[in-house]
Amino acid sequence: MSSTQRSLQLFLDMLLLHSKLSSAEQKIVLDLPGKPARIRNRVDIVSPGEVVDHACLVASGLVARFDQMRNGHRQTTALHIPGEMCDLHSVVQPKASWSITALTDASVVFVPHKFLWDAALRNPNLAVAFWRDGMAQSAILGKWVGNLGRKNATARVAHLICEMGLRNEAAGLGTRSNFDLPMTQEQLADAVGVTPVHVNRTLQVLRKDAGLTFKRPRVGVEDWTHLAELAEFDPDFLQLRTGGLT
Amino acid sequence: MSSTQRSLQLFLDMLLLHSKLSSAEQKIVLDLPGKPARIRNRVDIVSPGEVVDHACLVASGLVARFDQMRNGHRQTTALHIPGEMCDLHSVVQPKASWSITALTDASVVFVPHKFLWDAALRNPNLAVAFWRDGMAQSAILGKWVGNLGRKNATARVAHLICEMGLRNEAAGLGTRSNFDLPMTQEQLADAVGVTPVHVNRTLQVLRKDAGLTFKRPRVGVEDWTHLAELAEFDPDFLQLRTGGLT
DNA sequence: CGCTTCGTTGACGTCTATCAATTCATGTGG
DNA sequence: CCACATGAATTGATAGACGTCAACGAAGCG
Repeated sequence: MSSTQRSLQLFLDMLLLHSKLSSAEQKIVLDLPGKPARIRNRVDIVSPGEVVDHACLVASGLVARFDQMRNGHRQTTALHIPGEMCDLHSVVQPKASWSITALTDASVVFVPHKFLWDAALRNPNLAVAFWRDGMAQSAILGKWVGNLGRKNATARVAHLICEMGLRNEAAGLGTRSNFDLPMTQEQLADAVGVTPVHVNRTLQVLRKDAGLTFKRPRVGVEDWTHLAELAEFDPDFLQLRTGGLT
Repeated sequence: MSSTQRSLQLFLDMLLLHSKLSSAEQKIVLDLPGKPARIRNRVDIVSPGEVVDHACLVASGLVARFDQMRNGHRQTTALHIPGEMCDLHSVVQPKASWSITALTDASVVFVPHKFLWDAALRNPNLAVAFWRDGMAQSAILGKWVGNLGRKNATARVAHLICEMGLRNEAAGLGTRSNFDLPMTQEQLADAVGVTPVHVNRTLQVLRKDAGLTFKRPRVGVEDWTHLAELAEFDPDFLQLRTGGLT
């Protein structure tokens, strides 16, 4: 099994978390052609304004979407773990207004829009599955807006850790209280909208209060329930249990 | 022409801003059945956890999506002007994890999922258009994350006004520098993640610096370019000029 | 005319940013 | 194995943005 096939299997598994697909439809996903690539830490995969003709499936490592301000400050708007397409939406919106960057050395698979497009148009149910995937990511984004707008730094960091824990668990990449999150404190800061210094202080609180351990890249949580409590974390938005429609 | 038909026409126009649809496909949208309803100011249209079987098209008024914290604080995650479906995504994700509320007396049209579902499955190109619509809203959400995470209160308010101005203009509901935004300062505060008191002070700055006038419900902007400058506003994310694919 | 909602103002407290060291971990070459 | 370079984590002191509390003014309405 090639690495491309392995990644497509992960991607399919992720789709199946939300959507029901026939075996024919599943096969179409698994047979998508892709071009593997290795991306170095901190290298951009997509830049703002760029028009792409392929989507990017994460095979290993961590990939992030960013909004960048003129003063150089960055705000992460999405984090993508292996098995996720970090810009499936580019199929219907090929001009990016953000950048996508590798936060670690990463391997990815580029899947030409042409084939995704074809798959969607021939199989409405697949188009709907792609749509649903986009909406799942959008729900996460909505939750981030709530966090950034109305929670303090501690709760934001705690929320991010809860979210990434559940997402890793759902993807079969660890458990909610023990998983990889290969981010530096600076990258964490960009994700929760505070300074690196303040993230550091925040992590100290979480270590003391919720038994958090964070030795890059490994996150451990002794008292997950308490962490979720601090974060006011309600997993509903991830829609991980609900069987999809269709 | 009934009010339902008028609203569907607005909705179609909005879809056509991003997607190309055949006249047959356009007819399907225009022929969608819908049930008109009037919603009073501050009344919830959808509550968190609710499973809906219809989408809600805004015909008049302003409608918002909210994330609510346990201490009662609210964070708006989306604003919807007439012609927009405020939860088209509910077709593929019927269980809401947020609430949708009318910010003014509003009239809406409920469109049963059944018909949207049917339209999407029979017309992959429509499914793609719905998907693209979702991604357009998601791009806005991403921008909000950037604003909340990395800009000060003045820039956030300015950005929101620029955004709503362009959206109204694109929808044919005014110009970017003169349009209706029937929100109280408290509702504005919920949208930009600050306190009402601070929004008030922020508006005073914008009145002085950018010639903003805001006599509910009317917004006027004397120096739009300067306002956009203050907001670091780049309209790209709205994708208003690009002809869609397909 | 009193009631209610919204907008405005002032004083004060807290959270987070900023600036600048310092420590720690890791890896490389001698 | 040690000296040194590099990136990350940590700490302290200070400043600024925004929140909180409380009061007051303005406008619409029965």
